[in-house]
This record gives sequence, structure tokens and C-alpha cells, in this order.
Amino acid sequence: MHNSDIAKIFNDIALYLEIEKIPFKPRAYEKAAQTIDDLQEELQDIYTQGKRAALESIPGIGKGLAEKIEELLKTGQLIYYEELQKKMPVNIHELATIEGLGPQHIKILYEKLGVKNLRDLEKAIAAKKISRLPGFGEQSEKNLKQGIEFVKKSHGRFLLGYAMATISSIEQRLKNLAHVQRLTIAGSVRRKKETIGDVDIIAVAKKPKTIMDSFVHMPEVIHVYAHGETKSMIKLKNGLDVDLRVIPEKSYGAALNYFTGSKAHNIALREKAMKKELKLNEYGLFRGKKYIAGRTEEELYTALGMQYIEPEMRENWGEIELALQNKLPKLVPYNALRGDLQVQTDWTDGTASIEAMAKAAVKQGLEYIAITDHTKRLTMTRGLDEKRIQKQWKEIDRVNKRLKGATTVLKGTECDILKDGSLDLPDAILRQLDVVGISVHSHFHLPKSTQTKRIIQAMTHPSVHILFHPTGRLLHRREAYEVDMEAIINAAKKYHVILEINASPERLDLKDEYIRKAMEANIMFSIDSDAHSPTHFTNLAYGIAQARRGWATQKNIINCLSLTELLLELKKKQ
DNA sequence: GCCGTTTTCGGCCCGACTGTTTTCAGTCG
Repeated sequence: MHNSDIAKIFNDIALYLEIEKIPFKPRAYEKAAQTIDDLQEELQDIYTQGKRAALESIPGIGKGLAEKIEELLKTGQLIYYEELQKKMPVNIHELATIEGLGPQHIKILYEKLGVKNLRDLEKAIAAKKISRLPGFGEQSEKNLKQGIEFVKKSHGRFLLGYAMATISSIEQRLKNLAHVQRLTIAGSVRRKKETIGDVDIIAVAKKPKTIMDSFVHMPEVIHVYAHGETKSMIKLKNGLDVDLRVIPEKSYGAALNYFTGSKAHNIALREKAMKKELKLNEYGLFRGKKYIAGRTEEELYTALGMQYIEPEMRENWGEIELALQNKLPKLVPYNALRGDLQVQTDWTDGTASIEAMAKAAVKQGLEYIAITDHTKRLTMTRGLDEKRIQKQWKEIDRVNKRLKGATTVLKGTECDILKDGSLDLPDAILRQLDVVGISVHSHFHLPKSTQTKRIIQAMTHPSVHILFHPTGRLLHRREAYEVDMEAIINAAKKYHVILEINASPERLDLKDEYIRKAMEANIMFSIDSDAHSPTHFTNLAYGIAQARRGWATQKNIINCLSLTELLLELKKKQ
């Protein structure tokens, strides 16, 4: 039993307890679930080494939860959880993912209509049964319908950042097999799309049969669609489909190129080949029947008379034309970040102390981080007011002393943009901060022009450095608010505001096409983890991937600068 | 169910918004 399984059970229990209107316990379960999800070590290992006492030393886990974890680890089940399920046998997790549907309405739907899952709910909506229920109406029926559509739209696709751990683990195991000479994850994973449909793996192997056998017998596999010598297809327990192809070495580059896509890029590439009286397919580049190239991708692009194109750019957005003219931008490298300008701590809704976050940043090799806790309007996070933020500065000074330069902690804020475009901290405080980030956390449904005006109003404030997660979207959960991005980009240019590329796997905000538009206007970006726990710094890689998909170069990323250079840049503002 | 420089009991993030109501429950963050 893995941490994610236990975390899911605790989250389910929290929902059940909320249905029963039991106070406070749900928070305890939720908090523990979050902590467990963020844990770097498996609970199983912690328990094996230190028994129950070690479990209890984890913050948020006391005697009661330690016992439950012990039961889960030992028996694979939890009687308490099963009893809750028996009382109300619904797919509570699935129903709760629908925006606007909470525990109390789930209860009513179950008791009055017997709704147990998404499918039941759809049927009830189709039969117009919802609006007659107590507490529901015409509008809530409409909202539920929309919510279901939104969940279904994302159905079958996975967030890259959530699927990556599984994918990497499979990749490592396959690479370690004897007889495997080369192996690469291709497809949308290689292009670093924010969501992926399935996983395509390309390999060269001396004995294809052995690698294929190992592949279809991995413990995560629940279904084998196909099991052949050159191609096998499986479904994993988490729902992800994975294809593996074994390719002759001669065709490896061509196959990698073909299975990396995108389809549009491939078609355009083949058209260029045709104009040169060549033929490109997954086996190689040919003149008539004569093989010309295909062992590596580099060789392929060269033979087509163009620069090598990074996978993140292969969307047929003009990259082929630039490659032919030798004018491709040099994308920001994955190791180029020197700092992180959005980090939350336990002063608001983060899970760890300033010092713990700073130490994690040292491990990540970051030269500096900015602590950017929420501000007072965001009451649910205990957002900071002018008094507490000044108290926080003292703690930051203490931490910096203790760190002795291992990394530098900057004083920052994620200051709320209020409805009228004013900011949630007084000017006198904002002026003293190293990093002022601003963001929208309320009034998501303003008309587009009003929303745009509101945000631009905030950007005109002389102390503002960065607009955090500029469109507010949450992948698979919430659409971006309506905003005129062109106007925001123009404002960023005019008022010298940096736009954030938020690296959190469910945000990745800005999205690639906006990054490209902003690049055309030569806007500066910051790639930030938005870390709420020490493990989240590793998400920075997804932010860089997103930046590369938007064709961003190193000189446009503010946190590729050294600390001294960065502070110089930021201080150009008052 | 957790936690403690207000410590072993009694607190626990709480205000805004929506849609249902016609003064409030449910949900979100």
C-alpha cells in the first residue's frame, strides 16, 4: 500500500465525516492526507523502521491516525473506512470532484435518488429529477450538468505532473533490463504537453521478446490489449494506457520522431521531404527505395536541410520554417533556474516552516527563494496583514542567518488583487518587500473587460513586480477567468511587470500560446514552483517545460539571473 | 483527531458567494 492510496482513503473519510456533519475531524483527516501525499518516504518504510512511534512523529498524525495507518499497512484494509462505505456506498471521491457538489448535496442525492456515482447523477439530470430536490433548483441542475461535462472532457487524460512519477518508474525499470540498448518515452510526454492521453515508448533491444514479456507482466498492469514481438499495449491500474514498440536500430530516430509527433508537425515534415523528392516514414528517410537517414533524429533533420527541433516545439506553429532558415530560438535549458519567486509556508496555507522550505531549496540547488505567503483577504489561509508580515520578516532574517548563505530567503508576498484592482497590503509595506507578486483569488466571474481592467489597475501599482498565475485556471477543475491576455501583455510591457509561468502541474499558467505571445512582446517571465511543501520544488521542471513549449529563452526568465542581478532588476521598481 | 512559549483540555482558517430561500445552507478556497 502506497502513500497515495492511504491519502486517498483519508480524503474519502474526511468527506464521509463531513456528510455526518462531524466537526473538526474532517480537517484532521484532510491535513494528514495532504502531509502523506507530500511525504518523500513511503509510510511502509517509515513504519518498518520505527513502528507506530515513527508514524506519530509525522506532523498531523497522532495516535488515532497512526493506528489506522498501521492497520492499512498490515492488512491492506481499514474496518472504520469500510463501515463508512457500507453506511453510504457511493463513489464519494468521484462525485466530489464535480465543482459545486459537496458532501451535503451528495447525501441528499443518495438518500432521495440513490445516486452513487457520476453515471447515476447524469441519469437523474436527464430525468429532470434534480431541481425538485430540497436545496436544489433549476440553476443547480444546470451547474451540475456543466460540472459533469467539464470532468468528462478531461476524462482519459492525465496531468503530466501527476502521471510522470509512474512513467519515470516504468522507464527506469525497462532501461535496466538486459538486452535493452536504447529506450525513450516519446509522444506527448516527450513534448511535455500539460495533459497526456497515453504513453508511447520506443526501444531498441537485442531480444525483443524478453523486454515485451517483462513489460506486460509489470505489477501495475491490469489489462493487456496486445502482446507481440514489436508492439505491446497495456492498461495500468491508474487508467493510463502505455504502448511499447521495439524498433530496429537503423530506424530508431525515425520512429522516435514519428511517435513523438505532433501529428501536425509530422505531416508538415513529410511535406518538406516530398518537396525534396524524399519520403519520410517511421522507418527512415528514403530516396526511392534507398535509405538515407533515420538512425537518430538529428541526422533526420539535417538530411531534411534544417536545424534539430526540440520536442517541446513540435506543434507546427512555424518551427519548421524557422529551422529551415537556421533561426530557431535557443530554448531555456532545464538546468538554468537559479531561484524560485513563489513559495508558501505554514504562515498561511503551506505545510512547512520558512526554514524547512529554505532547506529544501538548498537541496534543489536554488540560490534564492522568495517567501510569498497570502494576504489577509484570503482569510481561509490566515492571510498575512501588515503586522504579521512584519513579524515574518524577522523570522526570515533569523533563517537567513542560520543558513549562512546556503541559499538566500527573500521577503515577498502573494498579495491579493481586490475587486476594484487595489492591493491587499498598504503601500508602505509593499515598498519594503524584495518581491511583490499579485494575484486574483476572488470574483472569478467578472465580465471580461471588467476583469481585465481590474488586473491592469493592480499592475500599475509602482511596487508590483510579478503577476502570479495570470489566468487562474486549474487543469481538469476550473476554466481560466475571462481576461484579455493581449491587453495584459501590453500592460506588462508598459508597467514593467513580470508574468509568471506557474510550474504547479495543475496550473501551468501561463499556457504555451500566451507565453509565445508574450515572447513576441519581449516580456520577462518568472518560472515559480508555487511550492506549498518541500517536495514541490521538483515541479519547477514542469514550469521550464511549459516555458520551452512557449519558445521562451533564458534571457527572458528573470530567475535565471544570479541573486545580485535579480535584486538589481527588481529594485528598478520603487 | 490533532495539538500545545495561552499545553493534557479546549480550541480548531472563516468570509464571500451562489442559489436557495425570504433569512440561510452549502460550497469554495
